[in-house]
Amino acid sequence: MTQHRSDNFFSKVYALVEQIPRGKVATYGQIAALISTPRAARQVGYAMRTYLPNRPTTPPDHTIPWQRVINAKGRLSIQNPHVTAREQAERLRQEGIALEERDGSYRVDLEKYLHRF
DNA sequence: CTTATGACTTTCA
DNA sequence: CTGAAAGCCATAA
Repeated sequence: MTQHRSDNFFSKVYALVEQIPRGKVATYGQIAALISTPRAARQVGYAMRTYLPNRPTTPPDHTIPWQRVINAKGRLSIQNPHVTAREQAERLRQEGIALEERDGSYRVDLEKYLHRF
């Protein structure tokens, strides 16, 4: 059974994102590494983008805590016309995560909030 | 089949 | 600390 390593890539991403507990975050690179493709951090971002609103086809829509996935610098990388970084920040705050705001961008203290799988 | 496109990361200045 | 540049690689077209 030839399983190319990219088979189910998005599914694997979603499966891991679902595991991030409330009040914690994970990075794109961290997720990528966990599915044996440590250089595919960007593709993890693709998976998050694909699932968002206007994409009824993709899996468990509202069940996926996409807001908990951020970049390696602890910043929010979201770029979606329908969902802004501010909205993501708000969602995270509601989960008890403190965000430091600087010039319209937000930063999370990974030392505190990074989830260890 | 080939190209283009980036919710990224790391390195270096 | 910031930012540019290069590398990465699953999808979309």
